[in-house]
Amino acid sequence: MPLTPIIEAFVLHFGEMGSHWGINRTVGQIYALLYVSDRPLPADEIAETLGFSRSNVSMGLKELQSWRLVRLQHLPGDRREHFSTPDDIWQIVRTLAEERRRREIDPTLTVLRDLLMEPPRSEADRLAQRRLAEMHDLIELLMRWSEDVQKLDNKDLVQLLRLGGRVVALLELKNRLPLLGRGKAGRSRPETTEADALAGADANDNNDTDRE
Amino acid sequence: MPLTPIIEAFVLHFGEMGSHWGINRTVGQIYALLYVSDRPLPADEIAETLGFSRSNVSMGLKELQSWRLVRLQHLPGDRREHFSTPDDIWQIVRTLAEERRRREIDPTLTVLRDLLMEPPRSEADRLAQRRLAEMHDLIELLMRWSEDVQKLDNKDLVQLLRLGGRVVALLELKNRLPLLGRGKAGRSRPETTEADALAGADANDNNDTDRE
DNA sequence: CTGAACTTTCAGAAATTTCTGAAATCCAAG
DNA sequence: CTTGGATTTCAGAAATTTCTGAAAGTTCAG
Repeated sequence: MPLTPIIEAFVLHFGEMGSHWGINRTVGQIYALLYVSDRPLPADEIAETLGFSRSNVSMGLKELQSWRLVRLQHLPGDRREHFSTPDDIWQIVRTLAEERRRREIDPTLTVLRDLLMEPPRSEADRLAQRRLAEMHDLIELLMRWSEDVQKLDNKDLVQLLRLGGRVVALLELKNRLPLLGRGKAGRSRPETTEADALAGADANDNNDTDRE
Repeated sequence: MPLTPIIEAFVLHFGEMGSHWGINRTVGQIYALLYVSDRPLPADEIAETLGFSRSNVSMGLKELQSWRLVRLQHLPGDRREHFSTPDDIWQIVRTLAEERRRREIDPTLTVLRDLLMEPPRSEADRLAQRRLAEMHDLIELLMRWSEDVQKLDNKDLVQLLRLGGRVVALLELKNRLPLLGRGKAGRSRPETTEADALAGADANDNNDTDRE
């Protein structure tokens, strides 16, 4: 892997980015290199290209494997292990989202639930628990959504994203057509009622409501 | 701020979480404390409660202010500055998303664009640029979407999230009703055609297509 | 002005994280 | 088995990040 100026710049930036997101520089650079490489690379070639020690690369690859972000494969006539990233970039995003959920979000939800089960010992506790409940519900909602959307195929996903905020128009349309409700029991606006708690009583346009 | 067991557990967990997301433990803990506090807190009280030096808290608050995540206010009869988080948790999410975009995503897009302008000097460059373009387009699509969705009011946002993957049903409905196209020129399926590039030619159900 | 109350800055200490080379381990071909 | 290339492990070194106390800066009531 010759490391042209273009590739080098990308690798360096990606490594830097990684460190802002809780991923160490080395791991970020390794991933970036694999991402733009035209073929699977063996560890020693990565080490040489990026100027890291062989053992450091081994650690990095182990980390990436534990995130299921790289795939290991053997090439015929070469005993070394070669590493590559998926071709489909959406697959990469899906994997990343899944792993972050599994490793960080789920344990957080568990902690929040545990703390919400605890009997409050003071007024401060009672208020704190109300805040924790808000956070719990928000995270759970976002995660359910992302799990769900993640299952869409690429085409639907892209179409949905391209639609952006105009999706509300569809929501309104749906709300105006009771027949299109959630199928089973023909309630006319099934989500809205349940949504109110989290949305807050005063759900005005993009309100900057702060305490004060 | 007495720091009950419940609040302490939350603060500690949040600090830990922070360090997985590129935020330092101290800053995470400070934010967590402010988040569950029933009133704005002055810096020295935060320092005492969490057991940090006053100067460390000062740094942390400065950081949080630069992210626009805390609000400074003066209470009558007290010269000290008091800090608090917004009441509306969705507002917190919006701010966080905005700042991350501004600080990390936008510069990344700029780097990617710059590298895409560069004339390729080899076949490796050409392939790398193809990959960079994919990443650029994906990030841009996600960011446009999030900017857009961020403008929705809380109620619409929650409704949208609750809908989850069932939103495809709406998409299909829309695609079947040409009249509902993007308003101006009545093209029947305006997004789909443009979406194809990023979605990949073979947009099958949740395909695990990897190289190999 | 002055000085008390509060806040920020910053150089170095402390803690944490990352990185390395050497040694141990693994594993397939012979 | 044994051999040798390939990989992993791990203890300590190096680098980075975080944290602190002391000093400087700011603000405002009197």
